[in-house]
Amino acid sequence: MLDIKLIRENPDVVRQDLIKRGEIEKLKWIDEILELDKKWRENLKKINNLRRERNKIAVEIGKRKKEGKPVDELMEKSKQIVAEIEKLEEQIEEFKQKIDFYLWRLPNITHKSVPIGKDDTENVPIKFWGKARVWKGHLESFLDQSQGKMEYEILEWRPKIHVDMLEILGGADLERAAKVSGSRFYYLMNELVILDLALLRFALDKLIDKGFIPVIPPYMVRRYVEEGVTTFDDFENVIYKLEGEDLYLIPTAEHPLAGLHANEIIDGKDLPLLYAGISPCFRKEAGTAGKDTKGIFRVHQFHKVEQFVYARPEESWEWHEKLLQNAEELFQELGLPYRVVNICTGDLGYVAAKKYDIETWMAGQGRFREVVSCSNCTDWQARRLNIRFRDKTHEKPKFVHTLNSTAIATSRAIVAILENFQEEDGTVKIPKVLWKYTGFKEILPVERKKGCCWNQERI
RNA sequence: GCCGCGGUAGCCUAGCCUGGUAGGGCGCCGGCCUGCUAAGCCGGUGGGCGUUGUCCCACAGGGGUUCAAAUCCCCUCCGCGGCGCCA
Repeated sequence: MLDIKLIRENPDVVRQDLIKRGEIEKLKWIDEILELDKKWRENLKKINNLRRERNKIAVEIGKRKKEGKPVDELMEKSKQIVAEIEKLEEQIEEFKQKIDFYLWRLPNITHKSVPIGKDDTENVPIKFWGKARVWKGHLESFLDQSQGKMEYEILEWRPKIHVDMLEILGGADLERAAKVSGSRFYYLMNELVILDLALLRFALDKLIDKGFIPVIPPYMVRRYVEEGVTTFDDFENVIYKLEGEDLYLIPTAEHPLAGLHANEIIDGKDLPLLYAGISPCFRKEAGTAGKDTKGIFRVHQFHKVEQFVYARPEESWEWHEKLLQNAEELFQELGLPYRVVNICTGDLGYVAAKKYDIETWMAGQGRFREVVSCSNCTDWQARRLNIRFRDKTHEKPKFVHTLNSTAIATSRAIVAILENFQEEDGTVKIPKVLWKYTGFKEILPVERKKGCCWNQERI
């Protein structure tokens, strides 16, 4: 949410950013807000004066009653004033609600480095890391996607997409999941269960080393928390609601972690607060019909370790870079080749002022796909959730900045591992950093093993 | 789920019965005093801005009664205690 004062005092800053975002139809909202705000303040002035009158009279009545003097005419006058106040209060409430309606639906102000673009095709790659394994049939497309700035090795044989690998490895049962729960659900099985847990623990340990507090948050939150962290569109498109209760299944640990300090004033010396949330994530994926319908890339539930930071405003951009770096380190240690993209205005969403995605190369699909999303939400969430800080108790509290970034989302990391680390015979090599968590170094095709984690080199 | 007791500023608390517009303490900021520090004393320390006021709002949230509500009534939320149920 934006500060009404920003709109009041610098409406052109807000207008220019709406233009940058291509939200032209919302420009008239600014004019309406300014108009309503003016009326609201005029009305408030009148109400305040009337209230002062009423208060004076009420005190006078009290005095006179004690003295045994008549109060009838004062009572009459007071009643008149109260009736007038009530009339004005109705109006002011209407103005306030309209102002709030707009305020709660305006996007965050973007950082100056956010590129202008219509959709995800105009995100700007800013960094490439690692050596990609590229099937010769994908080479031309790869060179285009990597802008020739990335190392690669040519494969003569064609790596399989993760959907096929799941079948070969006996790693998931998607058909039965569809029977039981519907499409985009899965029974994850055998070694992939261990791999899922290993990835989580790997990410968590890394973040604990960096001073993050590990947290298992509530998996359901109240509506005011969701309203605080996200846009109203998300209620339709991504968030599951529990019937008959004011509870929503979290689409990410970001949400309960943002709610953690709602309505609090944080002691400045405790900032930055670093949290590593670990949770399942539930997403409706409405409006994505036809996209990634097979496999576990885009699913209704998955596990994720999430970085969440409450930072001082003047330090938040530094933290944004650090969160990205933490996520990059994880993928570097896994040995997964990736690029970082700076998300353009058309793909940014309303909450973040700036967002980076990490996209790993998917050798089977021949595309870079999103595995990490790293956002600085500045004070947009903090204002909605009323999260403030101050250094000295006599100071006026200021809003904190909130940041969040994926560390590892297991479903997507597993897809990347299956596509990039498969051998021609169907074996999948496990990254060395995970061995101590998995207890095995590779996953064999189902016909070459007798059961989960059998016939493999144990550590 | 039932019963009881609570929720007042960053923290602790008075006021509630009996309605008259929130008082004290800690902490913090400034000043006075003083070789220095501490103590002590004085002032400030929730939100609003339109006129910075002898102003308005604010006592978990919402509604009601009243000229007037922290106070009385109703609903919701949260916390604590007891009972019940339970992995």
